[in-house]
Amino acid sequence: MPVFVELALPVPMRQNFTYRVPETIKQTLHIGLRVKVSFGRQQLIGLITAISDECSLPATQIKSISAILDHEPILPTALYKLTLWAARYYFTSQGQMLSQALPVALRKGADTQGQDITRFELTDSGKQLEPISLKRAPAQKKLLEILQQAPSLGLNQDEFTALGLSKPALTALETKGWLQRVQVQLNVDLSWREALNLGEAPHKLNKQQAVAVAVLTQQTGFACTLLEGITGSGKTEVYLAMIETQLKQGKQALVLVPEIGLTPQTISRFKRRFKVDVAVIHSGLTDNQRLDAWRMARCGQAAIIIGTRSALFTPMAYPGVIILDEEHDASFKQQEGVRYHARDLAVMRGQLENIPVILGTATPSLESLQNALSGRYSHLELGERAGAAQKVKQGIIDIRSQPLKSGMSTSLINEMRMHLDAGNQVLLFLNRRGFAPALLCHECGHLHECDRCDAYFTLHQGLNEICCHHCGNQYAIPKQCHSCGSSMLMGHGIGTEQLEKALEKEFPQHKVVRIDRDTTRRKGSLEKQLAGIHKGEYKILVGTQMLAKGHHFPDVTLVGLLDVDGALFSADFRAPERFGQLYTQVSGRAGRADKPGKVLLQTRQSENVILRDLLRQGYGDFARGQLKERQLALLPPAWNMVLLRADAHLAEDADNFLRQVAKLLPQDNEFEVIGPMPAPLDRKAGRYRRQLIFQAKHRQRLQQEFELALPQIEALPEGRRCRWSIDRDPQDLM
DNA sequence: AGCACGCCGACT
DNA sequence: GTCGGCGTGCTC
Repeated sequence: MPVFVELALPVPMRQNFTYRVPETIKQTLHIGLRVKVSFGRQQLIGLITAISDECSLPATQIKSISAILDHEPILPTALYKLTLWAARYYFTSQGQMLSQALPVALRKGADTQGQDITRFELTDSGKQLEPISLKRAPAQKKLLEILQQAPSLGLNQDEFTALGLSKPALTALETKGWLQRVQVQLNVDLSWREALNLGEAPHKLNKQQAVAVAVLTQQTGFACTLLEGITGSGKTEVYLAMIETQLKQGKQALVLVPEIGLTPQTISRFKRRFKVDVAVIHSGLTDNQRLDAWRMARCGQAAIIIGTRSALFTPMAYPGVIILDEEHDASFKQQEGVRYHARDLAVMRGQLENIPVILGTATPSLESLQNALSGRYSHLELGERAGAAQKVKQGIIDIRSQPLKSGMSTSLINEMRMHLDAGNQVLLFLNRRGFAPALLCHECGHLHECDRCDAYFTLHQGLNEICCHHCGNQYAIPKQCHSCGSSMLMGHGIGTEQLEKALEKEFPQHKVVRIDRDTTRRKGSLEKQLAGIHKGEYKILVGTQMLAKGHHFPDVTLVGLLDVDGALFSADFRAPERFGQLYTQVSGRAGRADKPGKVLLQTRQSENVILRDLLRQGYGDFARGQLKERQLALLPPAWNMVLLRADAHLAEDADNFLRQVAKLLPQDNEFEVIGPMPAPLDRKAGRYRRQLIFQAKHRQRLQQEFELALPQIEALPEGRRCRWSIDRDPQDLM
């Protein structure tokens, strides 16, 4: 009887593919094994998702698989189920979801077990050999000496390279029969599960931390907890205590952090505390390093796994807990391909693995806050700031009709001088990099615009360039106005580069450091700058978002936000929430134990209700207020949102497609369709961007309607004239 | 996503 | 005269 398999393949089509299993392949089939197939003109690796004796397609259209790559399913059941669930939830194929979830090396056919490793050992004659006899070959002599010191262990490839030994010397010793290569089985070390070695002693927990730990460690099975704690309240100590109880039970911990939060300091804190293998997974790894980390986690040797968004899909042999730090951070949402949210999937994974999930933050997302308030998550709060620092002072500077010096008001400059004179550091936050956000002609008023986007060029004086921050388009700074030919061109508006220059002039006695994408592009430069700040080398810190996240600056006593209006009045419905989080995080940078901090905001809208609420009530109450507003506006998290984006060279093509899509879905008082409408950046990289928004009261309904409509949407001929994608639970309407 | 086929512009 | 640009279509 012929046997057929359904395969999930890494192609962007919302379907699986049927293949035949030839008689020549005798191996037992399981769901979750990888197989090699020819697909069109290419060779692909897919995952078996179903096995059956019959098939609905005509036999002639079916190809045979060429090989089976595994003996056992490559993912644990819970994780396999998670990818299935996620594929449905994000309206994509299992194949697409799996290409997000599996390390690239596995998709290219690498072995899941890990190869045996090669060790270099001395032969018996090599052990007897006197090193002095090799004095005319110093490289060989050195290698021989090293190997004779540790005769039983030999050296592996990594140690060999690390010691800087010579390869020719190795071959020479080998050909002379003094050295041999030995294949050693890579054995899994699970000793931490029997006897856990602790490192550095834990800090003494305060009362709230102790309560939190007590609650968390008593949980059995799945439970999700929102751990809300202001900057410096010691969330990490709670994580570490929770991890410790898990490790002691022989269970692993998965820790997810935002992209920017995965610093050497974070990792070393975990490594100092527990003497266990820690697998670190981040975007800088090569495919093979990533696969190694994946294997160590899957076999259980890595007791702790720390990583960014994609590390969510790391398998664990002994799952114990999932911790997601800074859960509000937008980097947990993938912004291309399958647009999954690692926070939401982490909660789902916790359910499937039946283990606790902890979401930690000082500024909860409205999604998590709602779940905590409704009782779906338990809610723990850490209120005391470690060391009981005084609360920061806040101030608003209304800059309407005020003279500004490179974006700074006189009162801000005066305040800065006071703090600098007292020997403290000052942090200025401006979310616009470059010298100026536009290039203006002084003669005719022309603003130079990118030819591929609806956006102005940013002036980068240091690079002697104008560039478009939306598509990467860049040119040398023009000598003459493109419109009238005048040579009177100047920057318009203020960017961090200009601010830095102005500060060097204003405060020549103090060193300024600028931290943004431009100054941190080179590897290691951010670490260098941060070290300079901590040593007190720099007194004035200028930067964008990057400066607001995760880093602690104990000697900063004044934080200035130069242009709040831009962040606050974006078209996006999450803008107030984002601003609230940013403001609270930035304020958290000001002041420590013995030094009171101060935060100053410059705005042209000092009467703005959102701003007033935030400053008066603090983030917690502000967020609760925002939640009510979202309910009234039928926006997430009260209602469920799906965004359909389309772009095309002709705006009309995108519009037509979306209009047809809108017709395929219902419209009533529990299911709203808005659009098609232009995306906030109408034209980007030469393409017109349109979007269609769906808001549904019930998640189940949204799921059903879309599952019903999707095949029809895919069949629309208008869809071929544009690129389109679905974004469930969009983070922004860009 | 790849990969091939196919049809028009600027180069040796 | 080609090389190569990317639009279009197909993949069990």
